[in-house]
Amino acid sequence: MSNIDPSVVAELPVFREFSREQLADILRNATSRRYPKGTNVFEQDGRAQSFFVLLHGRLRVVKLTPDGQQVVIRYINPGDLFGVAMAIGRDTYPATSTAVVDSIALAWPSSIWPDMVARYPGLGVSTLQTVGSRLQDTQARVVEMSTEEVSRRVAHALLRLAEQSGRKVEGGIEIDFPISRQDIAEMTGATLHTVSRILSAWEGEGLVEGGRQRIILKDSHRLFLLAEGTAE
Amino acid sequence: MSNIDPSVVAELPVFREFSREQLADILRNATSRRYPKGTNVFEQDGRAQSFFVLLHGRLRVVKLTPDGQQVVIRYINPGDLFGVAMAIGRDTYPATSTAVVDSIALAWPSSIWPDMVARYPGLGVSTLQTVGSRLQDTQARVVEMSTEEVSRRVAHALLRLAEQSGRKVEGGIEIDFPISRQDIAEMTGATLHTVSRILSAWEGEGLVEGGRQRIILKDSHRLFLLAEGTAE
DNA sequence: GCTGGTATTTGCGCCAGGACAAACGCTCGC
DNA sequence: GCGAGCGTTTGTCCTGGCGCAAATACCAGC
Repeated sequence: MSNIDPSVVAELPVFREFSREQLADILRNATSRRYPKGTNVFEQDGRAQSFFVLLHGRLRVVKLTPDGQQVVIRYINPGDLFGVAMAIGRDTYPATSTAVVDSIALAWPSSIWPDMVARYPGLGVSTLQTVGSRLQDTQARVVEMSTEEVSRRVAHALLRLAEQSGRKVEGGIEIDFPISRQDIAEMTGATLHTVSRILSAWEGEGLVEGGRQRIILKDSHRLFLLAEGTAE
Repeated sequence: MSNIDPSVVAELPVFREFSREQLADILRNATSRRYPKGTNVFEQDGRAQSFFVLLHGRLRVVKLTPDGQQVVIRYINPGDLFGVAMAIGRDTYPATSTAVVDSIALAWPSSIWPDMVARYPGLGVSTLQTVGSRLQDTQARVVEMSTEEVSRRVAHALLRLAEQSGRKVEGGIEIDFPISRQDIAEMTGATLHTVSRILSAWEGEGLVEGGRQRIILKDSHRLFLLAEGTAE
């Protein structure tokens, strides 16, 4: 079906446990696909024809409400397994995922999922853990939204982004993909305007540094205190 | 270890797929436990020694924030598999679960989980689907909290409760376990006071009927319209 | 180097819903 | 049957953050 270099993927946590031969077998059914910035990997309510592992790039997963509002569900990082709708008993994708930078993903046809887990039970185990930790994260987010005011939620969001996708630069940590104030608003359940105000204030205090679709955390420690509600 | 009548559990979705013998094998390691109203089945951050299936009763799962606020994560209904912390790679429970009425659950030691899924792969599959649908629900809740005002969230919460645990009574559907205004507040990310005001208003319009820890939906259709934002 | 489009900032008014407070009324235990 | 405690209702005040609006800054493509 395609020839994918096993050495590229052997290091990924999802595949770590498999032998050279098993890996080759698994990759036999995979295709490698390029997703230029701005294109969708899959769409909400679309037939769940494939599941994926992200090799390069970054995807934003968004849910659209009936009245057109958007909520960012999460960002997908290299190495992440995603689009496992079939595995959790759905036949459509529950959200839309879009490449925020040029990205490359491996895709398998959903139909082979049952065979694959049957043959490689470890895959089922690690998928369960993946989905489980996503559940934890989402529940944590519910708790946050129920109990914290917007500024603390924004601080939490930034710290999480920095942890997953932070790149060290002089004087701070930069989120290493383009992310707008609007995106952060949609992650935290706030409005663009409120987020902008908060970030402006923080920039004035030297906590962060902003730019067009760019954010640098200059003082993550103080941000952490803000997030925990210890400071201010 | 214990003798549990297989016929009681054979009908549960979790076990539906298993044969008489397999079921007996699975139940060999289970113990049946009673949890009087108000007692905890497990506690947040406690060692995840067991996983469970609820046979009778109702449990409320709550997360406690560092500063003492509570958020209701979900209610557990008879037949539900729960406490699968170990399966999703945790060794402590992420929340506290409390019996809201006298309840009975089957418990298995977490340590046998790996063996059990190895022996009965269907268990892994159905657990993955359970966790997956819980993830869906939680994500839907995030979307709600991000985009809907309190009254719509309360309407959604009531409809969901009615669907899972509604009992038909004359003139409506009653939530068939004790649930306070405070509980609903903790499910929707609102305050007790706001919820009480909303329910009072609805009672005035004949939408619901309240009582001490009791709620009857008298006009679910109109509630549904409210929840969807169509009415008002 | 312009220019159009997009992202961001900022001001202002307003209101949903939280905080605080007090009174009320079931229910359950004695 | 009575009392106490908990759950609920309702009032008043206040504010965080949203809605609307406009100005500004930045980037990319021509």
